[in-house]
Amino acid sequence: MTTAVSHSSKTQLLNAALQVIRAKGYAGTTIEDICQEAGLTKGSFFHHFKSKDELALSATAHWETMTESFFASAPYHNHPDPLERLLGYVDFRAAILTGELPDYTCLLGTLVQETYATHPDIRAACDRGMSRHIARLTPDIEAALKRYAPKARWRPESLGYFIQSALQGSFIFAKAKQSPEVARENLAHLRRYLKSLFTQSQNSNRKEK
Amino acid sequence: MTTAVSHSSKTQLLNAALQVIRAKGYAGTTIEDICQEAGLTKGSFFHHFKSKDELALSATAHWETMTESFFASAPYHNHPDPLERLLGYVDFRAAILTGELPDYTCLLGTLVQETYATHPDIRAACDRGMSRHIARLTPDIEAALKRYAPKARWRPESLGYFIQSALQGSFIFAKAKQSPEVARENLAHLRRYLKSLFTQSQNSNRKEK
DNA sequence: GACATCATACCGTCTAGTCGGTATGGTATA
DNA sequence: TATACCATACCGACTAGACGGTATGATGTC
Repeated sequence: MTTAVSHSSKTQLLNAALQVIRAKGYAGTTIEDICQEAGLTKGSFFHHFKSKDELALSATAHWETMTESFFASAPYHNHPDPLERLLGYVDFRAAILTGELPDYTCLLGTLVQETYATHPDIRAACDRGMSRHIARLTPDIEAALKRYAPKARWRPESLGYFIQSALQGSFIFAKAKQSPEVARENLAHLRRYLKSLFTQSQNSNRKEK
Repeated sequence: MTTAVSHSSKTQLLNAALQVIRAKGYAGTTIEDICQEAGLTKGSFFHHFKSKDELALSATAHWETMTESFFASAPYHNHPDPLERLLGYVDFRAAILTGELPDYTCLLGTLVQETYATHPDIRAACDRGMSRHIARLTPDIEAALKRYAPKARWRPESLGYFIQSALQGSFIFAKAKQSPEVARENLAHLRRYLKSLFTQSQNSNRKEK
């Protein structure tokens, strides 16, 4: 109980950080913004975190555990076919484009954009987190590759990065247009690309630079 | 002369802003950062700009004129075939991934990411700028569509947004990994997608394996 | 001399981080 | 059981410095 309460305070600060940073960016977020969102005060904040930067690192770790379990429990893993799992992932990403912008955009993409040159450790944490998420996709890509396009000449990880890049870019346009509509259309393109990649048995990659 | 000098001071501030903001983000950039980069002082800055926010707006306009003329003079426009022009654009984007990160990343994508919720006018300016850039691509997409895939069921603009999203996402990963390598591989995927889109004469959109 | 351009000094506010303090509850000792 | 002691969690006033913005004045140009 007491530990539960205390624990929930730290967790509340972390959850508040995820929301506020995704809305205002890292530098644009004040510690009091986060405290207010969490319903706590600075005294509590600095009891749990040594500094704002340490909070950012904790927030990336928190983000990773949250998203990891979120995607782990998603339904697309159940498809027996690896390509269907991949397409299921894309469809799942489209399906969760609901609510307000800070609800479906990516903390790590937002964070790394403004800290990459000034906060090496935060940059590295974002890199790790995003790459780890991609690594979860790679086995399915490899399996689909083996089964449907064994002659393809691109590395499986590169497709994972491409998918993530399309997503990250989609978030930027969602912010610019304040709507997930472009993101949805992008995912339709992405889906089309994946299908074309794995339906090219004879129409292989042979020619072209 | 005098106009030239004055103009060059203001321009230097704007160019400095493009560099520094792309490196540190908007909120992370101080006016003195920009002044130092430009070799000027705050007196000069506030002579030319009423506020930091006004600078941001001027910077987006400056960015637009710079990039517009930069891409207008790129060689890919000379191809007689619209698909070749599109692929030429993608190749051109790959070719300019040189130098330091702030040299090839996009100001508008960086800006909108951290201002969309707090600075409506900057958000709108970024939206306009990015959409305008895409609009320059649309005629070629439309022409390629008409010629090579008349039965396609996606809107031409949506492909422009997809291309830009892949680019914006690529910049995020370039920052995370401090290298344009992922961006290059992404552009290879993008190129492959474009070719598949416009080589589907018999293999139309409905085809399934 | 009028105006534009820029520098320097300065001001007020905002914010990360500090610090002294309170509340709560667990544990040991008697 | 009662009391002393201590650890953890939290509060909120405060500080030092950074930063956006202003005021004033110097310099040059027409």
